[in-house]
Amino acid sequence: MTPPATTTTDRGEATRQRILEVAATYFLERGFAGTSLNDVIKASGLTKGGFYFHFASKAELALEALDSVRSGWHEAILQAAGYHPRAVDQIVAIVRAAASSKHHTPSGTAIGRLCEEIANFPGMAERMKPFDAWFTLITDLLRRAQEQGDMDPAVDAAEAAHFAVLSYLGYDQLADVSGDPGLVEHLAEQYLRFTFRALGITAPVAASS
Amino acid sequence: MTPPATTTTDRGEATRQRILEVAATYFLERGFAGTSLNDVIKASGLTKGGFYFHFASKAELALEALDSVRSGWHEAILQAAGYHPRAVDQIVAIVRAAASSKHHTPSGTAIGRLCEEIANFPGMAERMKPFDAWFTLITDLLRRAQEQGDMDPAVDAAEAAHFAVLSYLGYDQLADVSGDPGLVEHLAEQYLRFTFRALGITAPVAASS
DNA sequence: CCATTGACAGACCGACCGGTCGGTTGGTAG
DNA sequence: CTACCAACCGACCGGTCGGTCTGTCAATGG
Repeated sequence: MTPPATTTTDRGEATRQRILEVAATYFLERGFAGTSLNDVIKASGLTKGGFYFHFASKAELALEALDSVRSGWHEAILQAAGYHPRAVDQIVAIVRAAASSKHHTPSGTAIGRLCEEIANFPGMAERMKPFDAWFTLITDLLRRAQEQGDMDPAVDAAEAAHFAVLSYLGYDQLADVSGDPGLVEHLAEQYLRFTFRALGITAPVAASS
Repeated sequence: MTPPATTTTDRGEATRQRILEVAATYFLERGFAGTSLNDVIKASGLTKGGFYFHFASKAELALEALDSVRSGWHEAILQAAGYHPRAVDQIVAIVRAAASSKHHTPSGTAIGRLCEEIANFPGMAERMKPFDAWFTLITDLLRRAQEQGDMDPAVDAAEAAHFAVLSYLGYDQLADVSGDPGLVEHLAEQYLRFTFRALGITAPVAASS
């Protein structure tokens, strides 16, 4: 990956990452248009010149911040999913991880909103593709659940994955608005119960830790 | 309703309504921060002074535009729901109406986004209350479905209503992004099948017109 | 020891922002 | 005819926007 000659530790890379972090926070909670570049710059502890050394424009900053956030979120959730032998348990783990990480992790809804706002920026089309990976992941999980006898085999796994992901989005949205941490977990369990019933998942939902 | 003395036709009222219409369109598709007042004013066919005769500020315009949109949407959907004797049929009608009206009516998702963006404006708290009416409406419908023997009486109607509304939000969001009109109706039917199964609704879904 | 360069500082730019204000209408009432 | 007022015009305001440009400065390599 590293081309033959790179010097030692890039100091600027840390700054760049710091900008990206701040930008992600701002963009996610105030939107693209609602975020002032000056605010991001100030909060990053530098000035205009310093910023524009690292990024070409506000738009490019948003694009990079977005898929930095997305990949980070994806990774965090996947890791939290663990490696349970039964696919059903993995799904439960994913939902619970997403719910309990809502306070210190960007919400899926906020990411979606930002995506829509900057959807027609040049170069945004390719950056949307990774989201499909999310659907195929769930589809595979559901198929495995069917093979393991935990889910009604008559249900189309792809459609079921659609339903699972989309209906979660709604719950995520409400959880965002409410802000009540206790409610979030309650909503997650409620979501699991109904969704499992919808998908024809017969295995009992293990009690949460 | 009309206080004792109002003159004849208020010409200004038409202008005011025109502004509100334009503003609703702009705010819903570009957000509050992403919408320039000047653009709204130009598209309304007047100038700064003319606008500020009708509205005190950009914020107030947004508030009024928002609940004009919300009440209109609510009314349109309710009317489309019709008066089927069975509550289940009404729910189906509501979902299908919401789906088929997506092209000429503001989307629920867009309304939600705008709400969140201007959530902390003064006076916004009261304007959020009407949204609860939505949940109670569905709850009542589900309870009636239970009484009519179309739905599993063991399911909590209020929680079921939550799930029905929230999971719909996710579908609405995807339908917004896709833009494909054919897909929207397909998604609506898919949503109905899964949701009915989740809620324990046993009555068969009548084929769409 | 000096030239180069990566990493920033900060003054500056024109465009545009939301909002104000002193006019100018066109219709209506007396 | 005139006084009035709702309805609207458009120049103008201070401030902020995203973006540019020149300059500084420590680290590095020869």
